[in-house]
Amino acid sequence: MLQKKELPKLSEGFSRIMFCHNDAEIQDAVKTYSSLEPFDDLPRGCFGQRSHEAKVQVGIMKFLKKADAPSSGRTPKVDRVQRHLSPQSSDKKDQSSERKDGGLGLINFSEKEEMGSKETAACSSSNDIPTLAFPSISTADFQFNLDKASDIIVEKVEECLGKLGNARLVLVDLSHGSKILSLVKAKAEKKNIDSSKFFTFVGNIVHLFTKGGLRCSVIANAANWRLKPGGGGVNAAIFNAAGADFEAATKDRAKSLQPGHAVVVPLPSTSPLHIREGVTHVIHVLGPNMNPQRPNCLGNDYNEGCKLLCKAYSSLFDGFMSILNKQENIIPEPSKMLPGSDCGPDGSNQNFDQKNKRDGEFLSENSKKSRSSQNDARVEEANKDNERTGAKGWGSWAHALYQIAMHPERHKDDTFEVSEDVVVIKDVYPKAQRHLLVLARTENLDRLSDVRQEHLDLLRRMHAVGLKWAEKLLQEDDASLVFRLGYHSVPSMRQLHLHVISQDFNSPHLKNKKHWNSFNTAFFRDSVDVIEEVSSKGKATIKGDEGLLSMELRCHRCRSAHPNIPRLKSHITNCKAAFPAALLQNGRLVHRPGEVGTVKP
DNA sequence: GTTCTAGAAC
DNA sequence: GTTCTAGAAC
Repeated sequence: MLQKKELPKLSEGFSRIMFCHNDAEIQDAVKTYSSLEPFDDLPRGCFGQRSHEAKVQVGIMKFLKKADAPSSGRTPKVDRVQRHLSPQSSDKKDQSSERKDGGLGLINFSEKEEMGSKETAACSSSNDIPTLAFPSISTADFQFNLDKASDIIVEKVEECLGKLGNARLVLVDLSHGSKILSLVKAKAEKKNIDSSKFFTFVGNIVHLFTKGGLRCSVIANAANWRLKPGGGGVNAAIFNAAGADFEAATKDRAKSLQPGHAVVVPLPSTSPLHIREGVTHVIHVLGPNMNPQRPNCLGNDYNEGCKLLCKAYSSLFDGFMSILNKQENIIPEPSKMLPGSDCGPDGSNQNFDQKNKRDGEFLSENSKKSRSSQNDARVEEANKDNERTGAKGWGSWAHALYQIAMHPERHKDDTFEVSEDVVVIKDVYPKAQRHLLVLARTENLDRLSDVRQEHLDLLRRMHAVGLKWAEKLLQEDDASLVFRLGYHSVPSMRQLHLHVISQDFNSPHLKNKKHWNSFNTAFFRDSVDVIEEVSSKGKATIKGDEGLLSMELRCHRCRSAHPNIPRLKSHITNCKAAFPAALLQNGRLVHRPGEVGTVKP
């Protein structure tokens, strides 16, 4: 058996390397590939046939046991092979024996798993053969039963191999005595699975090429559901090795992952894993969790667990095949997915983007089919509504205001005022003591970015109605209130609506940063400014950058910063500072004389 | 738009 | 330990 030795970097001249593990294999290989000769320009131990003409070349790599560091009592067979093949290589042996192992790292090939015929290298490496290296899913931290898992791996691999063409699958485990590898190996052998298409390999999945000589264009990551770095094992190793660009690329593809699902992430060319290891894609895959100490534990429900693990491998292999078919760009561009979608001029549409990110997961065909029919029906209904009204890209929940605006008679209890062009309602989830909405009743006018010069009269009318109600509330309700009238740059609900909101922001419904910032950053467009902009430029300025909604929390009066919503809310109940000058101009604030502009006692 | 909840932050 | 955030799901 070979001993732990460094593995030299492979020459471009090799497209196939054979690792031999015992005398019989070496003899077989030498017999089969009689023209083999040592390569002068490769580290000692590399033998093979030059690839000037032949498409497939074969080499025998042997790595010498360091003369001064025997780690087992067994004779290093490589000496005999080298003698057998060329005396020249014997001479080189001494030089390389002096070489240190550091730098390239160690891999114990004596424990490399291999399967199938000896003629076909269990671990052949080629830059040409697309290879997916994957760890065993769910069997480490998620404590999935190894016997059941190995059955599933072999079953799913067998299913996939038929569709793979010349591509290969490699099950990788770091541990030399890996039980899952030996189980899978045994079961795959029993099923006569072609060992040139599927084999197991002991090594670090982020160093397969540089330390193992195994070129894998795609590697799978046993991800966590948040698709975040950290944790341990394969996930931490891959995120560490792939660098920040990969983290960003992942975030770009999907925000999270459900058990049984996978998502393909092309590895940025800047990623060290791409440059060093030649990995072009990482497929994140999440399996079922049987560990009670981890989220979403299935208890001992192996019915569900096995289903999910099957689904996970199907999704993973489907993802790999989509790469092979050059269909890895499974998340369509919004414009391609929904031609004519009416995104604002800034191109932003949070609902749409979010939906796309959710749908960006790579689902196996089966799991796509198994989506609940109830959910399908809801989505279908929303799609119909979108189609019917020409309003595409809105979530299924985003049509409520549209329904009220178009059919106020069906919502009599909720409406304050109905006229030909507007409807006034109370916001169902008011973010302040008084919070009304003035809805436009115009069709195909869903948001501020739809507004043009032709809507100026409507905008003025909406403003006048909003102002009327603010004044009414000041007069009849609470004279100390201060109102602000305006639009969200990118609304969450369709149908243009003007917010009339008191500036106390004293409401249990104001719960998060997005709520606060949507009314207290440039995301909120004052009605007076919108009218002025549409009048002068033909359209309103949209400040829909995501950044605005996640900005630090600042008091809208004194501009002090606060670490979280509870602290901010506690502050604003007491802050009596004058409003910032910008708000005091152009009638942006509506109030009784003397209520704003000065610091109160 | 809200609700739910894992896990980060404290 | 509790509080709070942020992302998915609806």
